[in-house]
Amino acid sequence: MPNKKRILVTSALPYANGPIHLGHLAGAYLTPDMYVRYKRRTDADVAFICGSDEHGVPITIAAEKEGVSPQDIVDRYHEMNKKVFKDFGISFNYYGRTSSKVHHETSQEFFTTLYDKGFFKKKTEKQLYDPKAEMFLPDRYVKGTCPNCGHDEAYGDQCEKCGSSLSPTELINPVSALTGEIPELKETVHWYMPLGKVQPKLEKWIDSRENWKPNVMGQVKSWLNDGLNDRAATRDLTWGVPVPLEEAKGKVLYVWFDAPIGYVSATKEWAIEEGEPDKWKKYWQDEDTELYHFIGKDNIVFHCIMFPVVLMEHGDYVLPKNVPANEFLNLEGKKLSTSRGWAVWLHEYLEDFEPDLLRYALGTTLPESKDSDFSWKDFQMRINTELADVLGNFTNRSLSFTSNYADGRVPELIEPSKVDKEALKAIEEQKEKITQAYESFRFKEAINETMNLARIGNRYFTETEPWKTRKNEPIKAGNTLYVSLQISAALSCLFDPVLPAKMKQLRNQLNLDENFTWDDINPNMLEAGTAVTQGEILFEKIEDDIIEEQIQKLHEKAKTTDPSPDVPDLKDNIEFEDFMRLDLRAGKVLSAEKIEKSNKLLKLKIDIGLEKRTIVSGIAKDFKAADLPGQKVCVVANLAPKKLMGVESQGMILMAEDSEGNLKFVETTAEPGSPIT
RNA sequence: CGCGGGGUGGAGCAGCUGGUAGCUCGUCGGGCUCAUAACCCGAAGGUCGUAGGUUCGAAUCCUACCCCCGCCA
Repeated sequence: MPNKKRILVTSALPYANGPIHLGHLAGAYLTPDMYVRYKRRTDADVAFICGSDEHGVPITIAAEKEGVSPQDIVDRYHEMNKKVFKDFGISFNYYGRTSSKVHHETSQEFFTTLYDKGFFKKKTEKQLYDPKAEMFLPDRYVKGTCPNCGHDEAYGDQCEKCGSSLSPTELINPVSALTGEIPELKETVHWYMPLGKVQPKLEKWIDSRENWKPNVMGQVKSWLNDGLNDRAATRDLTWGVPVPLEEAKGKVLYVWFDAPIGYVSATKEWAIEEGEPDKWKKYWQDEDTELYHFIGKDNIVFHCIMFPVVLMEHGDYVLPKNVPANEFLNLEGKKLSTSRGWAVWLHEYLEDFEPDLLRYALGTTLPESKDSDFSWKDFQMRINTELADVLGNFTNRSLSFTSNYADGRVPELIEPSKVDKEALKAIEEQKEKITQAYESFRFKEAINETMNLARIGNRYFTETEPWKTRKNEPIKAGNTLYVSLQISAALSCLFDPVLPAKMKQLRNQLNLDENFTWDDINPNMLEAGTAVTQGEILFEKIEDDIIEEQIQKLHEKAKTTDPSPDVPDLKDNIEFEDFMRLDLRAGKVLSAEKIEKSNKLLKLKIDIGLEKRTIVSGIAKDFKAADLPGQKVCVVANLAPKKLMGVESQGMILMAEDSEGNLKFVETTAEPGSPIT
């Protein structure tokens, strides 16, 4: 097949430290699956590749917490996620993993090639070192006080409380998360990718891309406008792919460097499995291949900037033709959060419902151009009013009428009326619209246009009134059935990318060939005389109590996995000197006012004896500004000032927070200015 | 000027390379009875957050402002 179009589709590698939830699915897995299911029916040669991303610090941290090896963690989630994707009908050709031998070799080969070309910039720098554990600490392994918000559990790369991104050396009082030791600065060597240097080349390539989604292109352009910085490709860690250099003992490739190469190694493993070990090359190295990366918006920078640079500099590989990134999905109006238990896990969904139902509901709510919301009520409504009432009922009424009044066979089309012809024509018109939508990655539209064909079918069936014509004009009734069954047949194929299991069932009822191609979809797929069976109802309605149960389950889960249960765990010990560095003072509130645009922040004037301070405090939800003057408080007086919502805060007021999240003042009867020790 | 995302009929959304405002659901009225109390038809309902500007013409482009949501000692 020389002229067959070759398409390589990848889905973002899910991180193997937890199960898959709705957000993942909507972001990076359902849409490419619909796309490849559509493409496989065309004359394209498609490979759909994914796998587990098994390196990176969060996995080693999780392993330590549980007292098991990182391999144990990734083994667990790799198997779990692989299974759940399969159960859900995500039709990967191969689901690999980055801890595999092939992947280690492949990513090392990438590094070596770039190294030999003199691409990397070697840099010596000072990094925090844990003398007790005898190792350099990755950013995530350093904890300390956030210089921006004072949160004392901030990580070396980011403060999760205020969201600011940090570097480990910025932390106040850094400690090693491994041993609790105070880390020391020590020299280490790393290899950097000089992104600034290749930026012009990259920009030229970006500018040559066509039909990229505005949200993706906008993001990329803004990165380029800010100017690209060098990015380290190596880390001082033990878990990962070893850097293939003699002088780099004890170092591994940085996870974002090796992870996307996982697409390549998974394709290699697939080729081996298929018995054609060299087959991967035509997907990755033949310029006729169209490469598409499907990802969530958090991954845009890696897939549109970093990885293309790696591929470009390596020289042997094709670059992505498009990166159709999705935005984020919310759940019941709130952001999905693994740590707060606010998520619908796919493996739990599958215990209660069939995959196709969620595929449809999610597919109609995809966050294609902006964040969108999934709710159980909406899920129920879409299943009941669209899948069951419109689609399921249409095929059912066509089939049941056929078996009751036409011997269960497709009647002949005899002297079709204008209405009959128009309905048949609608099949081709809708097919064209649907095809266009898939080709331009507009999946919501594709689904909607497919459902419209069922709506057209219902209208046609009602208009032609076969229950009347069958009595005196049997030919007309036969024509109605003929057309309705053809529409059903077309639907069973056009909806196949979205509802693979259900449409297979429908094709079965219609006696249609499973090996149809997209080209086969036409207004005469069923020959007259073909036997059809009414079969089981395709979509049962979902009752209210079932949905209530799911909503309740979600809220209960969220409660039990609240990260701050009754009493939070004690923090690590600090030295007496650390404590003495704090200057706590008794104070009194002089005045308080709400900060506009903020629903949590109050601006307070506090008398701390020596002077009067302005302090911004996030207590507006618990206290009214008018009640506060006169309130005695404890103040952290030597906290570095920090601007919040444009107001400089010169200290912090001590508060106690109970398990419900209510705030209480830590009170003192001492005079303002009294030191608290 | 803190950062980010938004404001389109009751709800959820599309339209946003400018040319009489659309879809799904809901509501109301009618029809039909083949079908999963399903289906079909019709109606009500929006000055497209506000005010200016560009234009023959703006939901769509520009400016200012307001409001909502998330982050926030």
